[in-house]
Amino acid sequence: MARTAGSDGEKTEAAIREAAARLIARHGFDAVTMRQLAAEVGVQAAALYRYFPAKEDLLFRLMQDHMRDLIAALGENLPGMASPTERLDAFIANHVRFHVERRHATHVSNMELRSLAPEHLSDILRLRGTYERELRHILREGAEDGSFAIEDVAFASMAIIQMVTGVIVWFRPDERLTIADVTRTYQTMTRRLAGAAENREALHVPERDEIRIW
Amino acid sequence: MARTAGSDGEKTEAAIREAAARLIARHGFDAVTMRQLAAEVGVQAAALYRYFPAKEDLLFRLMQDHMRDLIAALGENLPGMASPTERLDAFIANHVRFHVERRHATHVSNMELRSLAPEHLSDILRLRGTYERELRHILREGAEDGSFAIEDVAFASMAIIQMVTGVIVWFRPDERLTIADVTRTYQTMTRRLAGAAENREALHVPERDEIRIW
DNA sequence: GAATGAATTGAACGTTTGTTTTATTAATGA
DNA sequence: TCATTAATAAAACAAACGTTCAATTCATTC
Repeated sequence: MARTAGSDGEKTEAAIREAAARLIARHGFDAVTMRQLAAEVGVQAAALYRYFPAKEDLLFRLMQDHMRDLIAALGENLPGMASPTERLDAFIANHVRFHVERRHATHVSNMELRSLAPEHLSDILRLRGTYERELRHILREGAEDGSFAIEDVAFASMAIIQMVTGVIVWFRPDERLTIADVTRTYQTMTRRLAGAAENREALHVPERDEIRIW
Repeated sequence: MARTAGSDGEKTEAAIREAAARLIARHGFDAVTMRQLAAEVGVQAAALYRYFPAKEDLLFRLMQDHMRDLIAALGENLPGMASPTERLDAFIANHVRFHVERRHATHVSNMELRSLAPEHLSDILRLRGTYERELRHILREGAEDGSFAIEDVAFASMAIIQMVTGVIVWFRPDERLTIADVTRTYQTMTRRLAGAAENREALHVPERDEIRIW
């Protein structure tokens, strides 16, 4: 047999990308076979090679697009002329929203670096560096103008990114907890962690009734 | 051929475990082959089956031992009669030290859950739950007695664990930064994040010269 | 409505995989 | 010293892997 009715290259490629992100996030890159991926899309394994020259290349392009989109989203959402504290809040908000909305791709980008070919790996690491540099820039400015109390900017940057990226591990939006809720809490935690000035003067201490325990 | 000179079951098993943790941490469980692992140990692949009935079982036993040791270490290092803040510090110190000292096994336990058989997975998740419950217990007590300012104990617990576990991603002990340095900084961050009482009164704001930027 | 190109199939390729079996040697204990 | 057992090697297994290729059909254009 051959070409099936209604087939369309663009749709197929998009379906491959979506299914690949989902399957790789769940099972890991090595554990996902080309036949399994093809079955999920509804084609034969050979059809995948019309869109991606090799399995590893598919992974690379998933990650590359994801990192580029993440950086682009930050560029749109990070106000240039705001205070370090406001910019930190904006960074966290962008990070949380992007990671929750694109959970599968984020998982892949975070977990499958080791499956990349060396030249592809350096490409992704460069993009990641660009992103993290933005956070360090905010923290450094805040440390210098007294907005934050940070001894080691690179260390704090690592800690913050690790903490907030963790949102994809446990959070699923539902009626009990929205993205806005989660964002607000991470912003509070991040400000505290950075020793933000406002927290030094008046830190909100909740009443007993406000303490929520799952 | 057959048994080689100087061969010893206990040594071989220990060598398998060590090599497996290292290789799986680096390449991922699926990517590591039994032949590769055997070559690393210096035996034939068939010899591995004298110690572990299957590849997946090897992974499970690595994780199980690791989680049990982690919980045991916490039990030894967590003072029962101290304040929530002191207990939180002790939790962080134990977590950092254990994770840095056993980086490979930690990586495996954090990354390879999906490669476990369902019945093994639930076993590991149960152990992980036991460990995390200790942190939630500390946070809840601190929130109730006013030591901490935490609205959502489970959320804060997640954030803290994600943040501190991240130490294995970037940190290698060297002359510039010791385990003690890293532990101290994570303790400070965690206290701030939890809104610990001492930080509310007098938060150390470093002078310009103290600000270190890599 | 025939010609052309895009999209896909089905079968096959050579490797590699986890695992099993059988045979053989080193260490151990009486 | 001799039997026993622990530890390993070597070879083989079927299954599954990523990938290639020729054949075939749908969609489009003239």
